Amino acid sequence: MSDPEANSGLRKRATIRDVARECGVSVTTVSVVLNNAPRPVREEVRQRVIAMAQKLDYHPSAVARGLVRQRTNSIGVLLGEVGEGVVGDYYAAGILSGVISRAEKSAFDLHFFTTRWVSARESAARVRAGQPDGVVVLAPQIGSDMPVGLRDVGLPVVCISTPDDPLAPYVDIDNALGGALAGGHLLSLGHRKIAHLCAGPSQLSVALRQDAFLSTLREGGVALKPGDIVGGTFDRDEAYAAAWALLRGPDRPTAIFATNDPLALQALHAARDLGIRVPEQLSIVGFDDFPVGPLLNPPLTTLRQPLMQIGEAAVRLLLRIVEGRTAEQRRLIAPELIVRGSTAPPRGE
Amino acid sequence: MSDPEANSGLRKRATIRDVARECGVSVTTVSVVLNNAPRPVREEVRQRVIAMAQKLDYHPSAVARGLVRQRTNSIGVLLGEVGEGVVGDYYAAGILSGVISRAEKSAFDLHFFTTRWVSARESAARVRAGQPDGVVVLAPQIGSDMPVGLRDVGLPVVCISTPDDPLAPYVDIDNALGGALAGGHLLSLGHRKIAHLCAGPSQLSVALRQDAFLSTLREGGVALKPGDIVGGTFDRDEAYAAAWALLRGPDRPTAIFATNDPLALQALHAARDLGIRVPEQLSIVGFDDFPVGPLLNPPLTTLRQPLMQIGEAAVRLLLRIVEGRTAEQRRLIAPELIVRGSTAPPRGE
DNA sequence: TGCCGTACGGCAATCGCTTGAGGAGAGCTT
DNA sequence: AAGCTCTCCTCAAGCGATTGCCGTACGGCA
Repeated sequence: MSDPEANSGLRKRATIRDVARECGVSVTTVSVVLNNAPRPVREEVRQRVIAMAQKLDYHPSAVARGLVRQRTNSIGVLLGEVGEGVVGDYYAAGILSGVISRAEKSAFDLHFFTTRWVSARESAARVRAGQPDGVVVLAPQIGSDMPVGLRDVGLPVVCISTPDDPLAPYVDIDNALGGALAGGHLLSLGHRKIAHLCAGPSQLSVALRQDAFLSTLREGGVALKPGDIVGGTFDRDEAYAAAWALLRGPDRPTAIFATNDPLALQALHAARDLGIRVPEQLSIVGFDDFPVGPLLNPPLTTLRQPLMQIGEAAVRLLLRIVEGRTAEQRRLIAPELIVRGSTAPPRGE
Repeated sequence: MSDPEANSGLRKRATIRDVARECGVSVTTVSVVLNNAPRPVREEVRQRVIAMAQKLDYHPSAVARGLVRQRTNSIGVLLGEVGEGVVGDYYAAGILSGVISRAEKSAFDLHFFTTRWVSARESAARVRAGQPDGVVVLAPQIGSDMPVGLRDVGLPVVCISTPDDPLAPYVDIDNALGGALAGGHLLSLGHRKIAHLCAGPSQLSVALRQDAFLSTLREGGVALKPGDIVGGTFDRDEAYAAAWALLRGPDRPTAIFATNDPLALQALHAARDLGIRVPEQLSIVGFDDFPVGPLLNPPLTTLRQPLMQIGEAAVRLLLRIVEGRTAEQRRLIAPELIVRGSTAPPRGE
């Protein structure tokens, strides 16, 4: 309260000049000390500077430093999908959580770009103008020019989920393995009439899951007809409707593999509404292992996707690229089959 | 590809100087044109500058501009709770989603601070060094010095959820109303033996819900004993254990109000494991209306909390404060009672 | 013809920091 | 005693924008 400017309500930020003046040294010296630059500084001076910086609550302006260093110590985050509320789903939230956690370890902040992506030329330049040191793109859609666009302006990019750009480094769950595990599980239980409730065609990851699932079944002697593959949407209501129609139709399957847990939930829901007992009359396999899975009735069999870990891996990879250490360019993380109550051998009735 | 520097892999970013040179005008003019500054510029020149800026993909460096303007057009986001994976929960994700959506509308980016909060003095200065124009604090704990600390360094702050700092502007669901609605609902169904499964004492919002709930019951002639209030944790397993013990104990309640949906889910889970039928033998009310609620068996009666809307309101309030327009300092959003299958009149057995 | 106002645009300072280059002593050689 | 090498600092030039201030040129008015 002895501060003459205290009445302004906000203490004015101390600058490096203030520290220098109070210490009777040049700003250079302050900068050198505070950055631990490899230059000789008398120990006594060093201590004085540090003490004064602390006393004045001095922290170098990230903006000014960013300008001269051309490095902001922040990583950009872009949402690949458009539409509102996208981060509100559990998938994005889980990933983001991992991203944050890993970024913290390297003292990087996150720069969340909110402006909608319009085109590679326009938007990429705009992102570059924000000067993040690297960018994480969350679940780019098939055909998206985000990865290429960003790379073209010189920004290190890592995608989370599999992009269709073959050059883009990425981290994702091993979708193929997941699909195969799901297929294998159902086959081993003895199912032969199997259906697939799939999400939209906009994500390559979804397609990979499906392909592996189908080919595993095929190897097991089970071939799906086109009508056995339903959905094709991320929308809840549409998915419900698709599941409902599937289960009401002739030739009802004894098992359904859903692209992700939310869809599996809709299948479960539809089954319940139709009076079809799970798992006695219908087995359901999800993908994600969202926290509600075990609490459902019956608890959901699913493929666990360690979201935190994926987010962390993405940042780790990105930072390695930023620092110029060439690294492996993609990272697939193995899903784990979690068998719970929603799957069982089919019962001939 | 005619660019001589194309081989470097990354086109060098064009600066305002490049645009100026190519146009044969001064940087001042370019700046004036691109910022639509109130200064006369010949129309022909204006067009030439704009065209050239477009041709060169020029976007002014946000960093440089931030330095001179002392305004970054970004809003900071801080997590009030510590611990990993905090953003991974549905609550935070939903809020964040609203924050993003609203920030986009005003062309603000989000600056997500990852560094852990250690103390008002140290951390607030650090945040201020990042130079966000304002800060949103997500769910500060009781006793947290985040709101005060940030305010003390002159940063506009808005809390999401109710802070205990009486001066901090905030946006939250109307917890008291929610608690009252829950109490009223159970009373009106005829319940007299009621329990409360509450979350940790770290959040004021939780306490407010509880207080209103209890006083509503009291006014209805129902007084809870200390043993009827269990939990006191956000932890899943502990909550499950608490619910389990409560339901196994003598004098089992006919209804439970849980602080939030995740806890309600645990109660549901415990009831199921104990063979207690919901809602015949036990009614359960949650708080949040997470998307799984309607899919549970039975679907969960709960109080809807419009997360997106809360996040949006927070940003709107913050921006108004940033712009100096004094505004209302707090905003309570009314929850909505969603009656579903998990509540019913008690059945005397 | 002389003066002034207006339209147009450039100069240069500045934001807060980093960093290459250089300068002043002190101590050691020869 | 001159020359050299260290050690420890300071100078000053940027980084890429914005913006107050000023200089021209031109047209109108008395």
